[in-house]
Amino acid sequence: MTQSSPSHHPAATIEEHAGAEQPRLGRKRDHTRDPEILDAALDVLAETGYDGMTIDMVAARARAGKATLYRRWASKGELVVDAVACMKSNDIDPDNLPDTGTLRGDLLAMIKPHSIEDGKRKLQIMTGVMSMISRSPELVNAVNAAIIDPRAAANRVLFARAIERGEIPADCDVESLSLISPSMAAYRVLILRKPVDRAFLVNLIDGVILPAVGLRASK
Amino acid sequence: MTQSSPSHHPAATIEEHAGAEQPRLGRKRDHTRDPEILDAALDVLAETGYDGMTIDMVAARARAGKATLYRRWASKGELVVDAVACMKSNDIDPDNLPDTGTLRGDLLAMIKPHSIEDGKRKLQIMTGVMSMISRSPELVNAVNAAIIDPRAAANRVLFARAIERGEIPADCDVESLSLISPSMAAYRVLILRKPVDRAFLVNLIDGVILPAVGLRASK
DNA sequence: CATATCCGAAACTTGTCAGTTTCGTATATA
DNA sequence: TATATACGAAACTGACAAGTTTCGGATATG
Repeated sequence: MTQSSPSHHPAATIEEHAGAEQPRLGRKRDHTRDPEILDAALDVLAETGYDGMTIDMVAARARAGKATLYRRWASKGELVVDAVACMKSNDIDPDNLPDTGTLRGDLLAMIKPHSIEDGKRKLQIMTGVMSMISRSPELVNAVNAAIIDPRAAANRVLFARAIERGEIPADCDVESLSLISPSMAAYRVLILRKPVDRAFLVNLIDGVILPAVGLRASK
Repeated sequence: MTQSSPSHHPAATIEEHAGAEQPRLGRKRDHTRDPEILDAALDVLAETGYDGMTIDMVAARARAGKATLYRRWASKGELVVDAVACMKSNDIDPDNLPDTGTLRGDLLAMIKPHSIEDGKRKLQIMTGVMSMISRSPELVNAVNAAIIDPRAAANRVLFARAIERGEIPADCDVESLSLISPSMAAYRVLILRKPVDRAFLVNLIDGVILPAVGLRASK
């Protein structure tokens, strides 16, 4: 992959490769279709997985021709990496995290039907991509940046705030703690095949995370 | 899959299906080859994943003919399920768990170079099998029984003992706690692509698990 | 308005792989 | 010893999917 940032349109299309795009002759490529195609790819990915996914499925769902896809991405693999990298997350706004005054309040405030649904879809996509992930470091990065990091980063902020206000000890292992819920949620969906619902998350907070930082669940 | 127990030879071969094996004419099937074939399948699985694995690879590695494999398993899928189900775990002996007198001692005693290596291989196999797991409930069960449960079960025992001797509160969430290290180890390997080494595990025990049950890492 | 590129649709090429069959040989029952 | 099956090796079949090309039509530049 190039070092270009994954903006909301594809990172690595074909002829942009040679730097500046000189004005070409003929009809211009309709880049408004890019997000539709990438969304279609994510849908198919979530439903059938990487290996079950065919370019025809994606093209059909996006109401596009196969040639159109291959004009923009050199291969199925690059399409998938780009789709994951450009995936938008609706569940977390890092500039507007909950601030209820208590760690427990903040953690609970992160649980919304909305974010549960979004998390479910993300984990489905992750499942679909797992077989490919071993062969593509780029995909690892894309998955981490799009799916994992946002949630872990949010947790880090919440723990840091709790330390600031003296609610929890300053020497607690923020890094590990921030990864507990993403880890166990992923594990639960990917391997246990059980739902990540509110009850599960609340239980995790009150049974593991809060006790681990020396807080009792009570109130 | 049948309800027969996954013994050290395949659970569901072809003609055993009709109950008792009537003495047949001709050369007998050499069942001593079964484990070799299944081991070969696990090797290929760990290296290339389910979709990258071909029957020819397995046959070649086992120095067997493809027909021999298909005489014993009806399909690639059944072979893989059986291979996972019959996977032997060298890392944990459930009848001989460590008993050092403290929870921390027991948990640390579970960390052996040996079991780290074994866990690595198991997680590689799990990675390889992830793409298929969404379509095969049997495979989910096999993976859980072979890879997950043994470790979680061992943890459950250690926590139960700690409760018995009054080291930790009786009302702590043993179920969630027992899944922390399997979850976070799987997550670390599968998604973070970082190694699960001794340092990681010790850090998890002292930074999360023990604090969560009200014990400090000290001593 | 000529040319070059885009579009969606569909035909086409090519490689791969699951699963089957065949062959020469080995080993069991009757 | 005749028959039935197992064995490894290898040829074969059939399906499917990645990637390419072609087509008639749309849209841009010069």
